[in-house]
Amino acid sequence: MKDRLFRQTKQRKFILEELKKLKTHPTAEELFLQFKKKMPNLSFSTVYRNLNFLRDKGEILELNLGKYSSRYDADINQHHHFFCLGCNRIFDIYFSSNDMLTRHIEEKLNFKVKYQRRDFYGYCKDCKGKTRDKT
Amino acid sequence: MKDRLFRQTKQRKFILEELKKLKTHPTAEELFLQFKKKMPNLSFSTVYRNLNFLRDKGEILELNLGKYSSRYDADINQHHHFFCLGCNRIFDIYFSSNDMLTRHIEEKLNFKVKYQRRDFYGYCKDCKGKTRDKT
DNA sequence: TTAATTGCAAAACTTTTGCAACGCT
DNA sequence: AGCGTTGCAAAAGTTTTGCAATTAA
Repeated sequence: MKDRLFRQTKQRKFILEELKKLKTHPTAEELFLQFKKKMPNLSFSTVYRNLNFLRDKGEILELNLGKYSSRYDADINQHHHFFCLGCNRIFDIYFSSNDMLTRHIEEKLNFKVKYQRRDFYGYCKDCKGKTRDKT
Repeated sequence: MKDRLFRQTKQRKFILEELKKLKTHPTAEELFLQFKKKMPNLSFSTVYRNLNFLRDKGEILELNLGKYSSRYDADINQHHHFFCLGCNRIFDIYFSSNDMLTRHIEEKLNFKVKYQRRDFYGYCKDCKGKTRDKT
């Protein structure tokens, strides 16, 4: 297997820097539209290719929540997400992990857990009162 | 808001019954191909429409793991999933929930958790030895 | 009878890819 | 110079939709 050289292009650098500024977990399209303002001839495929590249290198996270567009997060500290069904915002959930279940999977089932995702869906503080959904 | 009548068609009944027999978390396409053997003029859109219908009614789960095809699960008992990065199989993980984190989100953040997903990715017992990935 | 549902085909939407030109190293 | 990367357009893959015909209630 041959060593591959990776180049630091201005597009790649720009994409990572801008994503790091955002706490909103944007889609590729949202990023593209926003980036285009500062870098007018940036193309959609370059955005996708770099998001995939950065995800593969572990520099960003790709969150595929729904069937449609993935969302991206440049915060790679271990954390979970809360999706508000009311306003569609995504909240970061930081946690201290004392994790029985992971231990169970590794020790009892003899699997190896490489990573995990835990997604919560519900109503945030702001939306809780506004919904008719009282279940 | 008007009451809507839902009909029990033979396609809908068939789709739910067949999915219940499967423990393999198939995609819509896999289901369609398999169903077509027993119901030759079933159409792809009927499969999709009924999977969406059953999901909205809470009778099945739609698991959207990757960017691509959703997978479906007729086991609606609360459980998690383990995705084997080696063989791509999906294992059901049943758990007893004594859940600090959910409680934290509901009590400290004052959010309402409606449902949650926890997905594990790693190597199952069979694949653990075969991979070069020793991290 | 009538409105929900089906089957078919086309459309919609997200993401990837082929290719020539460009630009890091 | 060499080859990774870009921009553009076209393609690929998944899911939804419009519509006339069918069928459950």
